[in-house]
Amino acid sequence: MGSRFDASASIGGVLYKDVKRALLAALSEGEWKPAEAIPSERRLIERFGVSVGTLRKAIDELVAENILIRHQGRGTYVATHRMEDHFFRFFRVLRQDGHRDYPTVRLAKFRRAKADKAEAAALGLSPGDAVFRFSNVLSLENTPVMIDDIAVPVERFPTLSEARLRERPNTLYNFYQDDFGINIIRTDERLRATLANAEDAEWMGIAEGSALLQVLRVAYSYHDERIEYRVSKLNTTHHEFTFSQP
Amino acid sequence: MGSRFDASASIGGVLYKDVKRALLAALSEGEWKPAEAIPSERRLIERFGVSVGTLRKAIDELVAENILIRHQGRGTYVATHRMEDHFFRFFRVLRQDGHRDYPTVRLAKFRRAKADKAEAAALGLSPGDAVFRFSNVLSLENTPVMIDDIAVPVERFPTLSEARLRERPNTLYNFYQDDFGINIIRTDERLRATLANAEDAEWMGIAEGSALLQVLRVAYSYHDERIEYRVSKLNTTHHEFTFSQP
DNA sequence: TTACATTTGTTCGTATGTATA
DNA sequence: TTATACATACGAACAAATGTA
Repeated sequence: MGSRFDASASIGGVLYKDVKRALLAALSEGEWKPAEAIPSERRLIERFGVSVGTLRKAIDELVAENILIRHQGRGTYVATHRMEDHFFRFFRVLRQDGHRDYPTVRLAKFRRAKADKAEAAALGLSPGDAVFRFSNVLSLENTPVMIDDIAVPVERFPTLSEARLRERPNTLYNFYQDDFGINIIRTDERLRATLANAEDAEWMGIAEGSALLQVLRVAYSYHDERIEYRVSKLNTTHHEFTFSQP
Repeated sequence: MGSRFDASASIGGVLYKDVKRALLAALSEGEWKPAEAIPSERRLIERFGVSVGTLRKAIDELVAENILIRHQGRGTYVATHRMEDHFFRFFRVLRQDGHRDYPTVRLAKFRRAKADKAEAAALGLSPGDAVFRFSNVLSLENTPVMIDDIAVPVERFPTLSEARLRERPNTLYNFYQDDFGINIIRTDERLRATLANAEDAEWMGIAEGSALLQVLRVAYSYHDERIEYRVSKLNTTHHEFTFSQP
């Protein structure tokens, strides 16, 4: 069975899945950018030659995956990390009494390097490929509680620099969106307990050998493309890492 | 606006939400039990007097919440914890190389007690209400890696005993389902790093003061009813706690 | 304030396809 | 083969939210 519309690689079978693929393709090609509205249902129906229900089912899934956001009476928008709800989707640290707070970030390290084994494996690179490697110290209520060691492929972030990272007005994932057209839509995380080393102890003002929560994260864009590898260490004396399993 | 069908407390407004509420009510009253099929779409349409699309939208949400499972050509079933996919929904421990394995469980403690402050707060009890409190040691490949300290209200598990807990053929949540008609459908978890105490060290064969991952879990049934409070401690030397954030 | 056009949300009903027993 | 059950697709009508003239 051939493609039913435009040049999208439709394998056929289920029409709404084809529509979803086509929408996803348009998104990853940047036809509609984060925070922008996509065309109205009526226009998309004309474009794809399908019924409302079929289009809706395709969009339903993209909404469920947090890729699109619908607003009745306004339109359907490409999701961003700017939106308040989306920030805490990827920042899951709360005070132990349940209080949510936005962290302040200090860039503590930045350099260009060859990917080590762990980074290459996590990002699907060849060992030796270039990465930018940088560290952030995150504070809540003026107390440093978390250190993020982050690696991203130079290939996907060719113009990244320490200055631009320092000047970013927004969240990191928002910066990826606005300045590099890269949309983080999913993360895989693995958690362990570890002990604070000398640097951890200094930066977080704790004793060496304190227990820390370590989070190894791989962040993905469309089509399961791996964008970022991050190792976080969290001081859980007064905070905790939370999530809910529905 | 009054109820549109049977005795369900319909506040009106959105029909498919009413249907969903009615289905949920029937489920929590035990009209259909775990692993059983609910009536076919055609029969439910007659019962509720709605169209296919409306019924389907209600069921769609229950499927998305892992409460029902659809099988084309067979029927729609009440989810259980028996099913292979569902076990690892709540047991998120993997070997560091990614290998999944079912744990073996040893019941290490069991007693009836008055709820302490943490248990009462987590389960919404008055301090002093009766709980069953028991501990499991979980092993992977014959090595103990996790200790679960579990508390449940006596009121919801009146006939629970050490013998029944020890003889249960299946997973714990499956036991709750089969023997007490209680369906765990969601958990909230909070994670911290902590250090092994003497008992942890003895039971897991590690040094006192080793770093452990601590997981505080509240498990819910329908209507956000709190059923179980659990504090787990995991040795992350060779294993890790995983999840993905879509 | 009101009226109107636009956009998404809900509900209906029907026809056909696909998987299962 | 046949009957049953869920899955997909279509299209129409009306409701509700939004922004604007």
